[in-house]
Amino acid sequence: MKSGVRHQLAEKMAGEITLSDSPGQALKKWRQSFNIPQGLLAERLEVSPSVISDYESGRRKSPGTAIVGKIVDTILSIDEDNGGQFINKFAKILYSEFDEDVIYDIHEYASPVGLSDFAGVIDATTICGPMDQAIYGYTVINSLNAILQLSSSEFNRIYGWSTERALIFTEVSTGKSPMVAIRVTPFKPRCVVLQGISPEQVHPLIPGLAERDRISVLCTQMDVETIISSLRGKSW
Amino acid sequence: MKSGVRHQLAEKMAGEITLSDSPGQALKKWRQSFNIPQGLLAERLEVSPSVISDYESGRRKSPGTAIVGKIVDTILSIDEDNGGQFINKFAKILYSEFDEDVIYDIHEYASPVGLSDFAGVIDATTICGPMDQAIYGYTVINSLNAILQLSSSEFNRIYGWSTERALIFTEVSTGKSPMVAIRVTPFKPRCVVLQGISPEQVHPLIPGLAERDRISVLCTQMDVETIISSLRGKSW
DNA sequence: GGAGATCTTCGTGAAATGTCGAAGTGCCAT
DNA sequence: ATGGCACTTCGACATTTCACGAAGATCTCC
Repeated sequence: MKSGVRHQLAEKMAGEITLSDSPGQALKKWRQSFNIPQGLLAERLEVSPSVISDYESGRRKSPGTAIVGKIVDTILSIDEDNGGQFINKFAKILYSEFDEDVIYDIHEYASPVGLSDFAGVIDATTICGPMDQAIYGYTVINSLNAILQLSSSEFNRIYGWSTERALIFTEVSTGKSPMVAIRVTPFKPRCVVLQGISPEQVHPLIPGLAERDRISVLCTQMDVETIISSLRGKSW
Repeated sequence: MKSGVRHQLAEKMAGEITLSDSPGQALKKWRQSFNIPQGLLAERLEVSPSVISDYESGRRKSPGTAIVGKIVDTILSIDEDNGGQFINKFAKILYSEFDEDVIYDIHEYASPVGLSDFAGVIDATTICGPMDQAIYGYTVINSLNAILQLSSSEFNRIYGWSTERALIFTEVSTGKSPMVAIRVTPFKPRCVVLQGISPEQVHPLIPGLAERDRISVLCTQMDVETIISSLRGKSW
Protein backbone atom coordinates (compact mmCIF):
# COMPACT_ATOMS: atom_id res chain seq x y z
CA MET A 1 0.00 0.00 0.00
CA LYS A 2 2.58 2.53 -1.01
CA SER A 3 0.22 5.32 -1.90
CA GLY A 4 -1.38 5.01 1.50
CA VAL A 5 1.90 5.68 3.23
CA ARG A 6 2.64 8.69 1.10
CA HIS A 7 -0.69 10.19 1.97
CA GLN A 8 -0.40 9.57 5.67
CA LEU A 9 3.11 10.90 5.74
CA ALA A 10 2.01 14.02 3.89
CA GLU A 11 -0.74 14.52 6.40
CA LYS A 12 1.60 14.17 9.33
CA MET A 13 4.04 16.67 7.82
CA ALA A 14 1.34 19.17 6.94
CA GLY A 15 -0.25 18.84 10.35
CA GLU A 16 2.98 19.43 12.15
CA ILE A 17 3.86 22.43 10.03
CA THR A 18 0.42 23.97 10.38
CA LEU A 19 0.33 23.62 14.15
CA SER A 20 3.85 24.77 14.70
CA ASP A 21 4.54 28.10 16.36
CA SER A 22 6.98 28.72 13.57
CA PRO A 23 5.82 26.95 10.44
CA GLY A 24 9.04 28.01 8.77
CA GLN A 25 11.20 26.02 11.14
CA ALA A 26 9.00 23.00 10.79
CA LEU A 27 9.16 23.27 7.02
CA LYS A 28 12.93 23.41 7.26
CA LYS A 29 13.08 20.41 9.54
CA TRP A 30 11.19 18.30 7.04
CA ARG A 31 13.16 19.47 4.03
CA GLN A 32 16.36 18.68 5.87
CA SER A 33 15.20 15.32 7.08
CA PHE A 34 14.65 14.40 3.43
CA ASN A 35 18.09 15.74 2.64
CA ILE A 36 16.87 18.15 -0.01
CA PRO A 37 18.68 21.44 -0.66
CA GLN A 38 16.61 24.63 -0.85
CA GLY A 39 17.68 25.15 -4.43
CA LEU A 40 16.31 21.85 -5.67
CA LEU A 41 13.06 22.35 -3.82
CA ALA A 42 12.74 25.83 -5.32
CA GLU A 43 13.45 24.51 -8.80
CA ARG A 44 10.81 21.81 -8.55
CA LEU A 45 8.31 24.31 -7.23
CA GLU A 46 9.27 26.70 -10.01
CA VAL A 47 9.97 29.54 -7.62
CA SER A 48 13.15 31.36 -6.80
CA PRO A 49 15.32 29.96 -3.99
CA SER A 50 14.80 33.06 -1.92
CA VAL A 51 11.14 32.15 -1.60
CA ILE A 52 12.04 28.99 0.27
CA SER A 53 14.41 30.87 2.46
CA ASP A 54 11.81 33.50 3.23
CA TYR A 55 9.40 30.82 4.41
CA GLU A 56 11.95 28.93 6.44
CA SER A 57 13.30 32.04 8.07
CA GLY A 58 9.82 32.99 9.16
CA ARG A 59 9.35 36.15 7.14
CA ARG A 60 5.89 34.78 6.36
CA LYS A 61 4.48 33.94 9.74
CA SER A 62 1.40 32.14 8.55
CA PRO A 63 1.81 30.61 5.10
CA GLY A 64 -1.40 29.49 3.40
CA THR A 65 -2.52 25.91 3.14
CA ALA A 66 -1.87 26.00 -0.60
CA ILE A 67 1.90 26.49 -0.43
CA VAL A 68 2.32 24.25 2.58
CA GLY A 69 0.56 21.52 0.65
CA LYS A 70 2.63 22.17 -2.46
CA ILE A 71 5.89 22.11 -0.55
CA VAL A 72 5.03 18.90 1.29
CA ASP A 73 3.99 17.27 -1.96
CA THR A 74 7.13 18.40 -3.72
CA ILE A 75 9.38 17.10 -0.96
CA LEU A 76 7.71 13.71 -1.25
CA SER A 77 7.89 13.73 -5.04
CA ILE A 78 11.59 14.48 -5.01
CA ASP A 79 12.14 11.57 -2.67
CA GLU A 80 10.03 9.31 -4.86
CA ASP A 81 12.16 10.20 -7.86
CA ASN A 82 15.20 9.15 -5.82
CA GLY A 83 13.70 5.78 -5.06
CA GLY A 84 11.71 6.85 -2.04
CA GLN A 85 14.36 6.03 0.52
CA PHE A 86 13.07 8.45 3.13
CA ILE A 87 9.43 7.69 2.50
CA ASN A 88 10.22 4.04 3.03
CA LYS A 89 12.04 4.83 6.22
CA PHE A 90 9.00 6.66 7.53
CA ALA A 91 6.70 3.95 6.23
CA LYS A 92 7.98 1.58 8.88
CA ILE A 93 6.58 3.91 11.48
CA LEU A 94 3.20 4.32 9.85
CA TYR A 95 2.23 0.77 9.17
CA SER A 96 2.92 -1.92 11.66
CA GLU A 97 3.33 -5.14 9.74
CA PHE A 98 0.17 -6.49 11.22
CA ASP A 99 -1.82 -3.95 9.28
CA GLU A 100 -0.48 -5.00 5.93
CA ASP A 101 -1.97 -8.44 6.13
CA VAL A 102 -5.33 -7.20 7.23
CA ILE A 103 -5.92 -3.71 5.96
CA TYR A 104 -5.12 -3.41 2.29
CA ASP A 105 -5.99 0.24 2.12
CA ILE A 106 -7.59 2.84 4.31
CA HIS A 107 -8.50 6.33 3.29
CA GLU A 108 -10.40 9.33 4.58
CA TYR A 109 -12.13 11.91 2.45
CA ALA A 110 -11.97 15.52 3.53
CA SER A 111 -15.49 16.04 2.21
CA PRO A 112 -18.47 13.73 1.73
CA VAL A 113 -18.65 11.35 -1.23
CA GLY A 114 -22.00 10.11 -2.50
CA LEU A 115 -22.52 6.40 -2.05
CA SER A 116 -23.82 5.89 -5.56
CA ASP A 117 -20.78 7.63 -7.06
CA PHE A 118 -18.61 5.43 -4.92
CA ALA A 119 -20.45 2.31 -6.07
CA GLY A 120 -19.97 3.38 -9.67
CA VAL A 121 -16.20 3.57 -9.36
CA ILE A 122 -15.91 0.03 -8.04
CA ASP A 123 -18.60 -1.29 -10.33
CA ALA A 124 -20.77 -2.49 -7.48
CA THR A 125 -24.34 -3.80 -7.47
CA THR A 126 -26.75 -2.84 -4.70
CA ILE A 127 -27.94 -5.75 -2.56
CA CYS A 128 -29.95 -3.77 -0.04
CA GLY A 129 -30.20 -0.42 1.71
CA PRO A 130 -30.43 3.20 0.56
CA MET A 131 -27.90 4.66 -1.89
CA ASP A 132 -28.59 8.37 -1.28
CA GLN A 133 -26.07 8.53 1.54
CA ALA A 134 -22.61 9.96 1.86
CA ILE A 135 -19.40 8.47 3.19
CA TYR A 136 -16.20 9.99 4.52
CA GLY A 137 -13.77 7.18 3.81
CA TYR A 138 -13.29 3.53 3.05
CA THR A 139 -11.27 0.55 4.22
CA VAL A 140 -10.29 -2.47 2.14
CA ILE A 141 -10.02 -5.49 4.42
CA ASN A 142 -8.76 -9.00 3.90
CA SER A 143 -11.77 -10.86 5.30
CA LEU A 144 -9.99 -14.01 6.27
CA ASN A 145 -7.04 -12.40 8.01
CA ALA A 146 -9.23 -9.87 9.76
CA ILE A 147 -11.20 -12.62 11.41
CA LEU A 148 -8.16 -14.75 12.14
CA GLN A 149 -5.85 -12.05 13.42
CA LEU A 150 -7.80 -9.22 14.95
CA SER A 151 -8.83 -9.12 18.57
CA SER A 152 -12.13 -7.44 19.22
CA SER A 153 -10.52 -4.15 20.21
CA GLU A 154 -8.17 -4.19 17.27
CA PHE A 155 -11.13 -4.74 15.02
CA ASN A 156 -12.10 -1.12 15.61
CA ARG A 157 -9.05 0.05 13.73
CA ILE A 158 -10.68 -0.82 10.46
CA TYR A 159 -12.90 2.19 11.00
CA GLY A 160 -10.08 4.66 10.56
CA TRP A 161 -11.30 8.14 11.39
CA SER A 162 -14.97 7.91 10.74
CA THR A 163 -17.58 5.22 10.87
CA GLU A 164 -19.34 7.05 8.03
CA ARG A 165 -17.48 4.88 5.60
CA ALA A 166 -17.55 1.85 3.34
CA LEU A 167 -15.91 -1.35 4.49
CA ILE A 168 -14.81 -3.44 1.54
CA PHE A 169 -14.30 -7.09 2.51
CA THR A 170 -12.25 -8.98 -0.05
CA GLU A 171 -12.66 -12.53 -1.30
CA VAL A 172 -15.76 -13.35 0.67
CA SER A 173 -17.61 -16.59 0.00
CA THR A 174 -21.13 -15.58 1.00
CA GLY A 175 -20.50 -12.44 3.04
CA LYS A 176 -22.07 -13.84 6.16
CA SER A 177 -19.06 -13.74 8.50
CA PRO A 178 -18.21 -10.07 7.89
CA MET A 179 -21.81 -9.09 8.52
CA VAL A 180 -21.93 -11.11 11.71
CA ALA A 181 -18.71 -9.50 12.89
CA ILE A 182 -20.23 -6.07 12.35
CA ARG A 183 -23.47 -7.13 14.06
CA VAL A 184 -21.66 -7.99 17.29
CA THR A 185 -19.39 -4.95 17.24
CA PRO A 186 -20.34 -1.52 18.62
CA PHE A 187 -19.41 0.62 15.61
CA LYS A 188 -21.35 0.41 12.37
CA PRO A 189 -20.23 1.48 8.91
CA ARG A 190 -22.55 3.24 6.47
CA CYS A 191 -21.92 0.60 3.84
CA VAL A 192 -20.42 -2.84 3.36
CA VAL A 193 -19.02 -4.00 0.02
CA LEU A 194 -18.59 -7.71 -0.52
CA GLN A 195 -15.84 -8.28 -3.03
CA GLY A 196 -15.45 -11.41 -5.14
CA ILE A 197 -19.00 -12.64 -5.38
CA SER A 198 -22.01 -12.11 -7.60
CA PRO A 199 -25.38 -10.87 -6.25
CA GLU A 200 -26.80 -14.41 -6.43
CA GLN A 201 -24.08 -15.81 -4.20
CA VAL A 202 -24.78 -13.36 -1.39
CA HIS A 203 -26.07 -15.16 1.70
CA PRO A 204 -29.87 -14.77 2.11
CA LEU A 205 -29.53 -13.69 5.75
CA ILE A 206 -27.58 -10.57 4.82
CA PRO A 207 -30.41 -8.13 4.07
CA GLY A 208 -31.90 -8.89 7.46
CA LEU A 209 -28.64 -8.37 9.31
CA ALA A 210 -27.91 -5.19 7.38
CA GLU A 211 -31.27 -3.66 8.02
CA ARG A 212 -30.91 -3.84 11.78
CA ASP A 213 -27.86 -1.61 11.67
CA ARG A 214 -29.11 0.48 8.72
CA ILE A 215 -26.20 -0.56 6.56
CA SER A 216 -26.27 -0.53 2.77
CA VAL A 217 -24.73 -3.65 1.22
CA LEU A 218 -23.13 -3.82 -2.20
CA CYS A 219 -21.19 -6.46 -4.05
CA THR A 220 -18.57 -6.30 -6.76
CA GLN A 221 -16.44 -8.71 -8.72
CA MET A 222 -13.81 -6.18 -9.65
CA ASP A 223 -10.45 -7.49 -8.46
CA VAL A 224 -8.83 -6.07 -5.37
CA GLU A 225 -5.89 -4.32 -7.02
CA THR A 226 -8.18 -2.60 -9.49
CA ILE A 227 -10.50 -1.46 -6.72
CA ILE A 228 -7.64 0.05 -4.76
CA SER A 229 -6.14 1.87 -7.69
CA SER A 230 -9.51 3.13 -8.98
CA LEU A 231 -10.42 4.53 -5.59
CA ARG A 232 -7.00 6.02 -5.06
CA GLY A 233 -6.90 7.61 -8.47
CA LYS A 234 -10.26 9.28 -8.14
CA SER A 235 -10.51 12.89 -7.04
CA TRP A 236 -14.12 13.65 -6.21
CA MET B 1 -1.75 9.95 28.12
CA LYS B 2 -4.59 12.29 27.33
CA SER B 3 -2.52 15.22 26.19
CA GLY B 4 -0.78 13.00 23.68
CA VAL B 5 -4.04 12.12 22.04
CA ARG B 6 -5.13 15.72 21.82
CA HIS B 7 -1.93 16.63 20.08
CA GLN B 8 -2.02 13.79 17.63
CA LEU B 9 -5.62 14.44 16.85
CA ALA B 10 -4.89 18.11 16.27
CA GLU B 11 -2.09 17.16 13.93
CA LYS B 12 -4.29 14.81 11.97
CA MET B 13 -7.00 17.45 11.62
CA ALA B 14 -4.57 20.18 10.64
CA GLY B 15 -2.86 17.92 8.15
CA GLU B 16 -6.05 16.92 6.49
CA ILE B 17 -7.27 20.48 6.25
CA THR B 18 -3.99 21.77 4.90
CA LEU B 19 -3.71 19.12 2.21
CA SER B 20 -7.31 19.32 1.14
CA ASP B 21 -8.24 20.76 -2.24
CA SER B 22 -10.81 22.77 -0.39
CA PRO B 23 -9.61 23.49 3.12
CA GLY B 24 -12.97 25.06 3.85
CA GLN B 25 -14.86 21.84 3.32
CA ALA B 26 -12.40 19.93 5.46
CA LEU B 27 -12.74 22.51 8.20
CA LYS B 28 -16.49 22.10 8.03
CA LYS B 29 -16.29 18.35 8.17
CA TRP B 30 -14.31 18.49 11.39
CA ARG B 31 -16.49 21.11 13.01
CA GLN B 32 -19.54 19.03 12.18
CA SER B 33 -18.01 15.80 13.35
CA PHE B 34 -17.53 17.46 16.74
CA ASN B 35 -21.10 18.65 16.59
CA ILE B 36 -20.22 22.30 17.07
CA PRO B 37 -22.35 25.05 15.51
CA GLN B 38 -20.58 27.82 13.59
CA GLY B 39 -21.87 30.38 16.06
CA LEU B 40 -20.25 28.76 19.07
CA LEU B 41 -16.97 28.29 17.27
CA ALA B 42 -17.03 31.93 16.22
CA GLU B 43 -17.78 33.06 19.75
CA ARG B 44 -14.89 31.10 21.21
CA LEU B 45 -12.58 32.40 18.55
CA GLU B 46 -13.90 35.91 19.21
CA VAL B 47 -14.76 36.50 15.58
CA SER B 48 -18.06 37.04 13.87
CA PRO B 49 -19.96 33.96 12.62
CA SER B 50 -19.63 35.09 9.04
CA VAL B 51 -15.89 34.60 9.30
CA ILE B 52 -16.40 30.89 9.88
CA SER B 53 -18.82 30.70 7.04
CA ASP B 54 -16.43 32.51 4.73
CA TYR B 55 -13.75 29.94 5.48
CA GLU B 56 -16.03 26.96 5.14
CA SER B 57 -17.60 28.20 1.95
CA GLY B 58 -14.18 28.59 0.41
CA ARG B 59 -14.03 32.34 0.04
CA ARG B 60 -10.55 32.03 1.52
CA LYS B 61 -8.95 29.49 -0.77
CA SER B 62 -5.77 29.11 1.22
CA PRO B 63 -6.17 30.07 4.86
CA GLY B 64 -2.95 30.61 6.77
CA THR B 65 -1.48 28.12 9.18
CA ALA B 66 -2.26 30.48 12.05
CA ILE B 67 -6.05 30.40 11.73
CA VAL B 68 -6.17 26.74 10.83
CA GLY B 69 -4.25 26.03 14.01
CA LYS B 70 -6.49 28.30 16.05
CA ILE B 71 -9.66 26.74 14.70
CA VAL B 72 -8.44 23.19 15.29
CA ASP B 73 -7.39 24.09 18.81
CA THR B 74 -10.69 25.78 19.53
CA ILE B 75 -12.70 22.82 18.28
CA LEU B 76 -10.74 20.55 20.60
CA SER B 77 -11.07 22.95 23.54
CA ILE B 78 -14.82 23.15 23.12
CA ASP B 79 -15.00 19.39 23.18
CA GLU B 80 -12.78 19.23 26.25
CA ASP B 81 -15.11 21.62 28.06
CA ASN B 82 -17.95 19.25 27.24
CA GLY B 83 -16.13 16.32 28.74
CA GLY B 84 -14.11 15.40 25.67
CA GLN B 85 -16.58 12.92 24.28
CA PHE B 86 -15.41 13.24 20.68
CA ILE B 87 -11.74 13.41 21.56
CA ASN B 88 -12.18 10.18 23.48
CA LYS B 89 -13.95 8.61 20.56
CA PHE B 90 -11.04 9.48 18.29
CA ALA B 91 -8.54 8.45 20.93
CA LYS B 92 -9.54 4.84 20.42
CA ILE B 93 -8.28 5.12 16.89
CA LEU B 94 -5.00 6.79 17.75
CA TYR B 95 -3.75 4.59 20.50
CA SER B 96 -4.14 0.87 20.33
CA GLU B 97 -4.39 -0.35 23.89
CA PHE B 98 -1.12 -2.12 23.51
CA ASP B 99 0.61 1.24 23.29
CA GLU B 100 -0.72 2.44 26.59
CA ASP B 101 1.09 -0.21 28.55
CA VAL B 102 4.36 0.37 26.79
CA ILE B 103 4.57 3.92 25.54
CA TYR B 104 3.65 6.40 28.23
CA ASP B 105 4.20 9.40 26.02
CA ILE B 106 5.62 10.14 22.62
CA HIS B 107 6.19 13.55 21.18
CA GLU B 108 7.86 15.19 18.21
CA TYR B 109 9.29 18.68 18.15
CA ALA B 110 8.84 20.78 15.04
CA SER B 111 12.28 22.29 15.60
CA PRO B 112 15.44 21.07 17.32
CA VAL B 113 15.73 21.14 21.10
CA GLY B 114 19.15 21.26 22.77
CA LEU B 115 20.00 18.17 24.76
CA SER B 116 21.24 20.14 27.76
CA ASP B 117 18.01 22.16 27.91
CA PHE B 118 16.10 18.92 27.73
CA ALA B 119 18.16 17.41 30.53
CA GLY B 120 17.51 20.49 32.65
CA VAL B 121 13.75 20.10 32.41
CA ILE B 122 13.79 16.52 33.64
CA ASP B 123 16.52 17.21 36.18
CA ALA B 124 18.86 14.64 34.68
CA THR B 125 22.54 13.94 35.36
CA THR B 126 24.92 13.11 32.53
CA ILE B 127 26.42 9.63 32.66
CA CYS B 128 28.32 9.72 29.41
CA GLY B 129 28.34 11.21 25.91
CA PRO B 130 28.21 14.75 24.51
CA MET B 131 25.50 17.21 25.55
CA ASP B 132 25.90 19.73 22.72
CA GLN B 133 23.44 17.86 20.52
CA ALA B 134 19.88 18.44 19.48
CA ILE B 135 16.86 16.17 19.52
CA TYR B 136 13.58 16.22 17.64
CA GLY B 137 11.38 14.33 20.04
CA TYR B 138 11.19 11.96 22.95
CA THR B 139 9.48 8.75 24.02
CA VAL B 140 8.70 7.69 27.57
CA ILE B 141 8.76 3.89 27.72
CA ASN B 142 7.82 1.41 30.41
CA SER B 143 11.01 -0.65 30.40
CA LEU B 144 9.55 -3.84 31.71
CA ASN B 145 6.53 -3.96 29.43
CA ALA B 146 8.56 -2.93 26.42
CA ILE B 147 10.83 -5.91 26.84
CA LEU B 148 8.02 -8.29 27.72
CA GLN B 149 5.52 -7.25 25.10
CA LEU B 150 7.23 -5.86 22.07
CA SER B 151 8.37 -7.99 19.18
CA SER B 152 11.55 -6.84 17.50
CA SER B 153 9.69 -5.10 14.69
CA GLU B 154 7.23 -3.49 17.05
CA PHE B 155 10.15 -2.17 19.04
CA ASN B 156 10.80 0.33 16.26
CA ARG B 157 7.60 2.12 17.10
CA ILE B 158 9.21 3.70 20.09
CA TYR B 159 11.16 5.87 17.69
CA GLY B 160 8.12 7.79 16.57
CA TRP B 161 9.05 10.03 13.68
CA SER B 162 12.71 10.58 14.19
CA THR B 163 15.56 8.64 15.70
CA GLU B 164 17.06 12.00 16.69
CA ARG B 165 15.32 11.73 20.00
CA ALA B 166 15.60 10.86 23.66
CA LEU B 167 14.29 7.51 24.87
CA ILE B 168 13.28 7.68 28.50
CA PHE B 169 13.13 4.23 30.10
CA THR B 170 11.18 4.21 33.33
CA GLU B 171 11.86 2.33 36.54
CA VAL B 172 15.07 0.70 35.43
CA SER B 173 17.20 -1.21 37.94
CA THR B 174 20.64 -0.75 36.39
CA GLY B 175 19.78 0.31 32.86
CA LYS B 176 21.55 -2.61 31.26
CA SER B 177 18.60 -4.26 29.52
CA PRO B 178 17.43 -1.14 27.70
CA MET B 179 20.94 -0.47 26.45
CA VAL B 180 21.31 -4.05 25.27
CA ALA B 181 18.00 -3.82 23.46
CA ILE B 182 19.22 -0.72 21.64
CA ARG B 183 22.57 -2.34 20.89
CA VAL B 184 20.93 -5.20 19.00
CA THR B 185 18.40 -3.04 17.20
CA PRO B 186 19.07 -1.20 13.91
CA PHE B 187 17.90 2.28 14.92
CA LYS B 188 19.77 4.32 17.48
CA PRO B 189 18.45 7.25 19.50
CA ARG B 190 20.56 10.34 20.21
CA CYS B 191 20.07 9.95 23.93
CA VAL B 192 18.86 7.46 26.53
CA VAL B 193 17.47 8.59 29.88
CA LEU B 194 17.34 6.04 32.68
CA GLN B 195 14.58 6.95 35.09
CA GLY B 196 14.41 5.86 38.70
CA ILE B 197 18.07 5.36 39.56
CA SER B 198 20.96 7.44 40.84
CA PRO B 199 24.21 7.83 38.87
CA GLU B 200 25.96 5.35 41.19
CA GLN B 201 23.42 2.63 40.46
CA VAL B 202 23.99 2.76 36.72
CA HIS B 203 25.53 -0.46 35.43
CA PRO B 204 29.28 -0.08 34.71
CA LEU B 205 28.97 -1.60 31.23
CA ILE B 206 26.71 1.21 30.05
CA PRO B 207 29.28 3.83 28.99
CA GLY B 208 30.95 1.21 26.78
CA LEU B 209 27.68 0.15 25.15
CA ALA B 210 26.63 3.76 24.66
CA GLU B 211 29.87 4.83 23.07
CA ARG B 212 29.62 2.26 20.30
CA ASP B 213 26.40 3.78 19.09
CA ARG B 214 27.39 7.36 19.99
CA ILE B 215 24.51 7.69 22.41
CA SER B 216 24.46 10.12 25.33
CA VAL B 217 23.16 8.57 28.55
CA LEU B 218 21.48 10.48 31.35
CA CYS B 219 19.74 9.45 34.51
CA THR B 220 17.03 11.08 36.59
CA GLN B 221 15.07 10.30 39.71
CA MET B 222 12.19 12.62 38.90
CA ASP B 223 9.00 10.56 38.94
CA VAL B 224 7.34 9.55 35.69
CA GLU B 225 4.21 11.67 35.95
CA THR B 226 6.28 14.76 36.69
CA ILE B 227 8.57 14.08 33.76
CA ILE B 228 5.65 13.73 31.40
CA SER B 229 3.92 16.87 32.55
CA SER B 230 7.11 18.94 32.62
CA LEU B 231 8.01 17.96 29.08
CA ARG B 232 4.47 18.47 27.85
CA GLY B 233 4.15 21.86 29.47
CA LYS B 234 7.36 23.20 28.04
CA SER B 235 7.36 25.31 24.90
CA TRP B 236 10.90 25.70 23.68
C1' DG C 1 -46.90 30.79 8.79
C1' DG C 2 -43.85 33.02 11.64
C1' DA C 3 -40.08 33.22 15.43
C1' DG C 4 -35.59 31.62 16.09
C1' DA C 5 -31.45 29.59 15.30
C1' DT C 6 -28.06 28.49 11.87
C1' DC C 7 -25.71 29.39 8.02
C1' DT C 8 -24.41 32.10 3.46
C1' DT C 9 -23.23 36.03 0.65
C1' DC C 10 -20.96 40.18 -0.15
C1' DG C 11 -18.68 44.97 -0.09
C1' DT C 12 -14.94 46.92 2.26
C1' DG C 13 -10.38 48.32 4.20
C1' DA C 14 -6.22 47.19 6.69
C1' DA C 15 -2.80 43.82 6.98
C1' DA C 16 -0.24 39.95 5.38
C1' DT C 17 1.05 36.81 1.92
C1' DG C 18 3.44 35.46 -2.34
C1' DT C 19 6.91 36.26 -5.49
C1' DC C 20 10.89 38.37 -7.65
C1' DG C 21 15.66 39.67 -8.22
C1' DA C 22 19.73 41.74 -6.55
C1' DA C 23 23.01 41.84 -3.10
C1' DG C 24 25.19 39.73 0.89
C1' DT C 25 27.05 35.92 4.22
C1' DG C 26 29.46 31.61 5.05
C1' DC C 27 31.62 27.47 4.06
C1' DC C 28 34.06 24.06 1.89
C1' DA C 29 37.53 22.70 -1.72
C1' DT C 30 40.67 23.32 -4.97
C1' DA D 1 42.35 33.24 -2.10
C1' DT D 2 39.28 32.56 -5.74
C1' DG D 3 35.51 30.02 -6.94
C1' DG D 4 31.38 27.83 -6.22
C1' DC D 5 27.47 26.22 -3.68
C1' DA D 6 23.93 26.78 -0.20
C1' DC D 7 21.57 29.86 2.04
C1' DT D 8 19.85 34.68 3.89
C1' DT D 9 18.26 39.37 3.69
C1' DC D 10 15.64 42.93 1.76
C1' DG D 11 12.83 46.37 -1.03
C1' DA D 12 9.02 46.35 -4.04
C1' DC D 13 4.48 45.42 -5.62
C1' DA D 14 0.45 42.68 -6.99
C1' DT D 15 -2.65 39.55 -4.90
C1' DT D 16 -4.96 37.51 -0.88
C1' DT D 17 -6.20 36.98 3.49
C1' DC D 18 -8.68 38.44 7.45
C1' DA D 19 -12.25 40.36 9.85
C1' DC D 20 -16.52 43.12 10.08
C1' DG D 21 -21.43 43.83 9.76
C1' DA D 22 -25.64 44.06 7.17
C1' DA D 23 -28.71 41.56 4.53
C1' DG D 24 -30.42 37.31 2.55
C1' DA D 25 -31.26 32.13 2.56
C1' DT D 26 -32.64 27.70 5.12
C1' DC D 27 -34.56 24.89 8.40
C1' DT D 28 -37.16 23.61 12.27
C1' DC D 29 -40.48 23.55 15.61
C1' DC D 30 -44.35 25.11 17.54
